[in-house]
Amino acid sequence: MDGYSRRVKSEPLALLGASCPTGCKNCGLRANSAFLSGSAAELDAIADFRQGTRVVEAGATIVPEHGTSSRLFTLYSGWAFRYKTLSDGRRQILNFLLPGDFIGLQDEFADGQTHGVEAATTCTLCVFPRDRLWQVLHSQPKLGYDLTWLAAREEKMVDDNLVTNGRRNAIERVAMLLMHLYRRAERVGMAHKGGIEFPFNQQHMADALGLSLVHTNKTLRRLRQLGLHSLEGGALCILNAAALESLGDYFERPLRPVPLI
Amino acid sequence: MDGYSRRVKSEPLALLGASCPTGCKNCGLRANSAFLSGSAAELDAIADFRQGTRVVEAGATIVPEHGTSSRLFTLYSGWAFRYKTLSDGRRQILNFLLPGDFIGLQDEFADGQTHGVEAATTCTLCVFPRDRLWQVLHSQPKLGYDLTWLAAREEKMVDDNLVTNGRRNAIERVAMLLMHLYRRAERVGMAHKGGIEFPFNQQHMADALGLSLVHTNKTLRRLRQLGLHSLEGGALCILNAAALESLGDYFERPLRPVPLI
DNA sequence: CGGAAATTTGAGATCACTCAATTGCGGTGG
DNA sequence: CCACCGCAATTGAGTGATCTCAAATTTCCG
Repeated sequence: MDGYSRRVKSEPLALLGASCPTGCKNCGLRANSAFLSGSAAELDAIADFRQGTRVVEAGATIVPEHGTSSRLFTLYSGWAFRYKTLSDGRRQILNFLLPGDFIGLQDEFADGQTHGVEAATTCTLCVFPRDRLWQVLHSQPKLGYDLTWLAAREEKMVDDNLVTNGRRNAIERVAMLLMHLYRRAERVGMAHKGGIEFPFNQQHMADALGLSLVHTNKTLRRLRQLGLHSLEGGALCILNAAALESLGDYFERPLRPVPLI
Repeated sequence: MDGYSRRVKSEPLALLGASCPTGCKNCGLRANSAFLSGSAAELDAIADFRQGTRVVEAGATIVPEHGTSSRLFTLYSGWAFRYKTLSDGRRQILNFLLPGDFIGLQDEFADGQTHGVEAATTCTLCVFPRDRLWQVLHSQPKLGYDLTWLAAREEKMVDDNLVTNGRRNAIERVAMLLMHLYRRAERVGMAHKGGIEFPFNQQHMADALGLSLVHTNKTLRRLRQLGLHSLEGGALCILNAAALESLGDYFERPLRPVPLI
């Protein structure tokens, strides 16, 4: 067992999305076909709800693990992740966050216990005041539906990670993680020439997979030597998707566009 | 690695809640202080949404793992659990369900992939037609807020299980599971004389904890011999809560009442 | 050219797994 | 009432995947 957190101050890496435009109607992210377009009324409600934007550096805390944040966020650009830490420092990464992911929802209903969110690259965030959430949902019920959708979608992501941590062996875990991250990034338009920006180090991967750093390293090497992927210079390329999918028992599925708030 | 599913037809055990009354206004479950009372308008909306009740036996499938259900449920009485199975049969229990838990939400937004729900005891369920969900949320935005709350709460439960599977060792896992299930059951009034109905066999526990059946058995024995709990005749008693909490690094927190739909 | 962090490698230790057999218990048929 | 069966719980023994420890190497930056 490993997972002892080692604080990492990784480098800001090239960003794919620039900063968020002033109005939600021109939201660069929403132009992506991975997201639902949303009615004018919804866009107005979201624009009105939005307090502003915020940029945080790689390695910065977006939501502290203990204590509540009075803000909610939508990740506009960059990579982040949610995590939890046991009292002796063992850390588990719960899931990774990509543009379009909503942040801070669970805290709204938290009873103390919670999780932290950390930026893995420089991140741009849309900021919303938590105390207006109910008011907004009340005036625009569709956003409540969308929010539930996003919450359910994130839960399914955690479900998958739980299966990985509970039932897959090391090589299956790594294969599954690589495919999962690649597919998600690709979906929001972050893939270029068959590769994606990959800002995570092996400690991150170990913490997400429930493996030790050393064993993660050795497993990664096996996959690399088999020619299934390449991971260098902060970029991940999938060289043999079929093999990785098969190893991880994790296959691509058609995905519907999801709401964006 | 174990987790190969072994089909279990466990015995129907004594139920705590009887069947659901005809109207939601007299809902026996809502009388419990663990749940918010809800306004008259909400209760009317829920009563109108509800299609009827359904009773399923222990071991029956409530939601099939593959394929969509056209119904949503609230568990009214009994124990159930959500699970996922890998293609070679390894099974992971994602979380356990108790009265008040909403079932089937994720499927609403599923893209194929999904999970199954199985009754562990005889279960009474309130049944809702999935295709009216949006209409109901539209007319009663508060229910959208509540549904998001329930989804976020369930996600936090899965988060905890993920930490357990990823970062705790065997004895910590078992200690944590026993305390978790006891506390949850106690909260909805299922504790009697310091014990709760415990319909799960060791295979269930192993599948929830990411351990093999044999190792789960041996770990359980260690805890029993330490005098921390007793588990016989389908009943779980916590004999040394402080020790179990400390072992599992899992402590009780004050919990707010949660919505009931 | 340092120096810190990340990656890599080797080696031995362990926890958890698999295999296999036994025990205990409730139900069933004779 | 007892032999028998099926299933869950136990136990023992050996194996193996993963962990821990420790050190070398590489990469990245100032």
